[in-house]
This record gives sequence, C-alpha cells and structure tokens, in this order.
Amino acid sequence: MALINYQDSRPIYEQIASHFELMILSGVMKPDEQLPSVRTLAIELSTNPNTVQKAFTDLENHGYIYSVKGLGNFVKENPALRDKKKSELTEKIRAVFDEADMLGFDVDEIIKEARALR
Amino acid sequence: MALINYQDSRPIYEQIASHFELMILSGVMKPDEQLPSVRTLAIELSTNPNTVQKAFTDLENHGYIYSVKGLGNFVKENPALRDKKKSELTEKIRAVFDEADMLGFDVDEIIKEARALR
DNA sequence: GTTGCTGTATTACGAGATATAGTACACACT
DNA sequence: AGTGTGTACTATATCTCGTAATACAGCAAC
Repeated sequence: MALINYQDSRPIYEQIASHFELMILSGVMKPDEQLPSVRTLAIELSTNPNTVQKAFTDLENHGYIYSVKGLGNFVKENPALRDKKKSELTEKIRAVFDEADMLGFDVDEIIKEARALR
Repeated sequence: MALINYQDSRPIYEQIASHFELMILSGVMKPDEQLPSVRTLAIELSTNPNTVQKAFTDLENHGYIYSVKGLGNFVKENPALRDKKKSELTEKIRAVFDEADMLGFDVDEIIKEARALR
C-alpha cells in the first residue's frame, strides 16, 4: 500500500491523515486497534517523527483516534463520523453540480460519463 | 458579485482566475471583450497589481485570454475550453464516486441528496 | 512629441506553511 | 532499570503567497 505519494502536491502529514481516515471509516481498522508508533511510521515512510505526529494530532482533533501517553495511538469508536463524511461527499458533489449548472452542462450526462469511467 | 473572498483558503490570484474562468466559460464575457486592467482591479480588490497579474498570466497560459502590451487583456476565442472543463468536472465527480464506493456509501443516494440541497 | 493609459519584468521583503533535526521529558510495560 | 511509547520545544531551511517599489515598453489621444 502506497501510503504517501511524493508526486502529490498535498503535504505529507495530510496524506498520512487521509490514509488512516480511510482505513478507519471503511472499517479496515477497528476501534481500539493500535496505529503504528510515530517513530516506526516515520522510518517506514522515510520522513520525520514530527510530521507523523502532526498527522496524528489532526486525526485526534477530528475524533478519529485517541492517544495514551506511553502506550500509543488507537482507533476511536465514533459512529457519527461516517455520517459526517457522507455529508462532506454530498456537499462536494453538490458544489460540482452547481458549477456544471452555471456553465450550462447537463448534470445527468456528467453523472453518466463519470460512471462510465469506472 | 463578490469576486474574491478573504475567508476562502484559496490564494487570491487563484480566486481571481477562477472568477474570470467562470465568466468566460459561461459566456458572460464574450470573445475580445476587455478585462479590467491589472492596476484598476488591484485597487478595486484592495490587493496588489502583481497578484492580479499572476492571475492573468495563468489565464493566458491556460488559453482563456490573450494580452496586448499597451492595450490590455482580452477574452480569447477558444471553444475547446468548454469540453476541457466538462471533462474536469466529470473527473472530479468520478473521484468522489470512487471514494464513496470505498467507504461503502450508496452513490445513488448521495446523488439524490446532493440534488435535494439545491 | 507629450501625456496617460496599458502590460511586463525585476528585485526585495515579510509572513506563513511545510518539513527536517535534535533534544528533552513523561508515562507504561516488562 | 530498560525500552518503547507520546509529547513538547527550539532551531533551521525551503517554498508559497502576497506586498512593495521601480523600471521599461507599447498603444492611443491630444
């Protein structure tokens, strides 16, 4: 699994956070499951412990994980997060629909083409 | 029309470029119509001429406008741009569909909800 | 030709984000 | 005690974004 991509313009800490966000929301990582330690992951990704820590701090602030000093970071039980994520995706779609409308594109056609690409 | 929004995290030059991109693609601004001068617009937006110029340079590089030294910047005739923009919107939608799939969300339901928001 | 508008180029500076590096301390388990 | 964990802090470097000032070049109207 390519956790981060150096060609990606997004900051490394954000890519790390996104990765675990996906793992948690999709259920691949279960509640109370331990995340890799900041030092371990930093070595694995050839990056810096501080960068990993920033990703973990962000995840904690968003309710995805909790941390125990001396023990590690763990997946947090938080069912509401799935609904929140779904709302975010819906809003993202709505914004694109709006833009398509403003430009006079047929939204149904765009949906159809997007599906054909998969 | 609020051309730029200081609450928006996007850089000012990008917001300016997006604004005129929309004006041009939607047909509100016609081919050979003149854009405001870099100095005028800079004053109007309480920003710097260099910031406006960066937006205009980007627009020129993307084929939206052409510039004549001593005269100004003008909308370029370029019908292919609409197709390009449509492809971009389609790709954006496709990416969200993919993410929704990965998380086990029902794409049809998200589409329905997105439409209900408008 | 002068004036006044336009675009363009260049340099400099500052603030903030991103990332690295090193060090230190606190806590938990064995 | 030793090891691995999270956390905090400082310092440094680089890049982006934006501002600022200046200079030069081209077009049009007088």
